[in-house]
Amino acid sequence: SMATTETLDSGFLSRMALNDNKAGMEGLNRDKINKIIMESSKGSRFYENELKKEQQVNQRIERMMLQKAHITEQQLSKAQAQVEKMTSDLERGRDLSRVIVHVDMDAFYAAVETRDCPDLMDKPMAVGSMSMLSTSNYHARKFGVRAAMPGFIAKKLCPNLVIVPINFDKYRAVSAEVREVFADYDPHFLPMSLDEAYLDISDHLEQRRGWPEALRTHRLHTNNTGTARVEDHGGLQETVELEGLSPVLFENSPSSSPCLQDAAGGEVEVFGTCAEEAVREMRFRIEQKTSLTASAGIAPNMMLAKVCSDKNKPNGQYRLPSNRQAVIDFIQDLPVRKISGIGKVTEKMLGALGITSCSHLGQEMALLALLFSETSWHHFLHISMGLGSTHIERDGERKSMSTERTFGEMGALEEQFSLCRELCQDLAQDLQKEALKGKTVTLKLKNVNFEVKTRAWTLPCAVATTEELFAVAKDLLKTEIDNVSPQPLRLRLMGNLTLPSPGDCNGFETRRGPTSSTTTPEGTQTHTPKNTNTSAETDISMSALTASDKMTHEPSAHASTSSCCSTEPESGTDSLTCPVCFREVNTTELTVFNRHVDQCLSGVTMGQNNHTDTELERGPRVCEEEVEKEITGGKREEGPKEKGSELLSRCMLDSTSTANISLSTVGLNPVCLNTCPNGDVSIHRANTLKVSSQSDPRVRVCLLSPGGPRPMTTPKPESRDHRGPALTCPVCQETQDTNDLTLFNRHVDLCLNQEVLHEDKCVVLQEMLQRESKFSAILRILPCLIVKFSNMVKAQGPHPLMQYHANWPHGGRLKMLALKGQPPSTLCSYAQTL
DNA sequence: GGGGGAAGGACCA
DNA sequence: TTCCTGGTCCTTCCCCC
Repeated sequence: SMATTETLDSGFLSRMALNDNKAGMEGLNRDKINKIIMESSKGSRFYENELKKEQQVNQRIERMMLQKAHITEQQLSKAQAQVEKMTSDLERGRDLSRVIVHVDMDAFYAAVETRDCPDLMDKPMAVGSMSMLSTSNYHARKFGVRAAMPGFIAKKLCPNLVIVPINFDKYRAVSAEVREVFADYDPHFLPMSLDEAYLDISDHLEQRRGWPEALRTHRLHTNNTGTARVEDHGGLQETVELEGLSPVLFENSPSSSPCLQDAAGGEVEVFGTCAEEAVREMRFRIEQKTSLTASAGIAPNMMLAKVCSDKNKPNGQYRLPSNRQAVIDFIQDLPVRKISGIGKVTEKMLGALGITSCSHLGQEMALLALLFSETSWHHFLHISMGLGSTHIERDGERKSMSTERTFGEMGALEEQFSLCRELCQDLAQDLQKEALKGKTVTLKLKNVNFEVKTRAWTLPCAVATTEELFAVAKDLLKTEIDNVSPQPLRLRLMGNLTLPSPGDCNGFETRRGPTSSTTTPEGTQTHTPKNTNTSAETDISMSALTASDKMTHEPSAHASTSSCCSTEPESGTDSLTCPVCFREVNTTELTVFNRHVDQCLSGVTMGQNNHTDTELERGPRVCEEEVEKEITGGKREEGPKEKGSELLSRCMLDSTSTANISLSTVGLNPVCLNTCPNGDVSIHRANTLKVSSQSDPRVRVCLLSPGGPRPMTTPKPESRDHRGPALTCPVCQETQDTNDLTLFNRHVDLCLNQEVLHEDKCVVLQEMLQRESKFSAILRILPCLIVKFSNMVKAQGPHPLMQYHANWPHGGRLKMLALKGQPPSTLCSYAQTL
């Protein structure tokens, strides 16, 4: 009955147009409202981004239509048979025995604010800010003002709109009161948000049938003001009747039964025993308790109950009888958009196939089975048959936890890093509140053009502290910054997320455990100062991270991780080899050793900008000085000789990197060079690092890769121009006479394959590994290890060494070896413990 | 082909 | 001047086995 957006203006954005499928938004002047929305948005970065997204949806639809055109009769009838089989299976399992209720508070946040400030009652108002509204009252909805609309646009639609700032604590408190009522009808109710819940009242109804009237009688309290409310079970409490001041926001639903007088002269209401009466009673009690109204839907499953609760909104309820025909009839003319889970994109895709109602959905199921994924069409089939969950599952394990913030444009590096750290801290606090840890750290960035990026890193162990999170997040952030440099990253949002990931540690885990740390009553983490589990590995890795980051190293920060991924402490060694300078530090005292590593690392100065030649020289010198102080009688290590350095010379550096310390290998992460005494490092042919090992057999160069793999980027035309037409192969070092990336990549692939398959290279490495058991050396000199090698290394020990792939700046990928789950910056410290 | 990780999106309140 | 936040689930791609 309503005009679809496509029939309006041709250049119209369906994603931006008013969404009037919410209650209280019928019969509005859509065209006029949409015109105002468009005028306020046009030309903004947000609008441009929406335009882009809409084009992507259109392309998706085009692809789908193309696919549809190629479907044969045969395919269709085969799919039809499949659909029919599935339909009859589902029909057999149809369960109409449960009574599911979906309760939804009416304009919740707005209603709470109105209750507490009755002056707002007859004014159009919304809760939120100038940049975003959370909800609006029904008066404001008449102007087209609705949730998820920015306040400044709402103000244009309705200049008299009152915007009340959001007050979560208050809504949480009210929500708790409402939930107390829910619990009386279903102790296992499922809250979906502060204002919404599903209940299974089947058991309650069973009992209720035998209840005497007294248990179904509830006193009617009249509030004297909006704020002074009376407890539901207040007993003999006297209430003053002041009819005119009642803050009731919505008229009672028509089904209200007349009030009776009880013995004490107060008004009471008696409720029946059927489902509708029970739900009416529940809504009555919610209103008595909070002065807020709720709407409800009663149906045989959750999907239908949700649709029903919207039917008589606000302050109403709807019951769909528990018989198959009623369900089928109900679903027939229902617009697909009404179903929870079908949003604007799915609606548009289905619309392109001529499907707008649920009956269409059923008719076209064979087609949908061919065009959509299995999960998608199964979902559609359930909807078209009116099926949904019949039992409410509570307490599902939490899957992730995140925190994000939007701010004015931010381009300064220090600001970005400190915000990142702040977010890590907030997240760590939230994690602590629930005593949880996570294995995957995700950084979310939104730039000023509203483009969203997420970058994730999965660790072998679950982590939870600020330092642990930041160690990973800052790596991810740095990689992004480097990726757009020399332009700054212009951000408008940053977020931080931890996710579980299936594995040994079982992802998101609680911290409480027999061996792990404990949580004090105050909620602060405590650790045994010297956990016996703390292996050299964990200590070293943390010291590397913190030192490189110039952060203070709290010994407790990672003690808990060792319970998960600890390895046996190395036995029989009375010295440890520094992963940075390659010298043996003649101590088993980890504190001493870590101090040495820290100093070595700070000498290296990881990836900082604006380092000069002199700093390049100073770094190692500092290192050496410290070494002299630390080590007494430490013997020098024999490193790999010519063969190793030959391989090293194959590392290619990014010509765009200007700093001498922070060079980058092509397709890899920024690499720091650490020259040990007498090293000869020179930049060879614009972007190739050349190391000569003639003067000294010791290993002299250490490549540290502080970032995660480079993210996928679309080739930037300007940077290609900088590069010039010639591309140099990182493997054979020969300049290729092509600017065509496909051709060039093919060449590199060929080169790499030859490299991989070249037998004596394998043998050399294998020998080195066996003879010297110096994985560290290999890791450093070969940031681009290849499949065959990584497999070989993997097979050697318990450590999850693996190959991973880094992106070539202009597309394509390079293969690289690292420890599974570790950012490359931790490479050297882990390598040490091998 | 299936499984798993990473990135991106759809969708929800 | 100003278009959120915090969650879940799904899809797509790529790799490994």
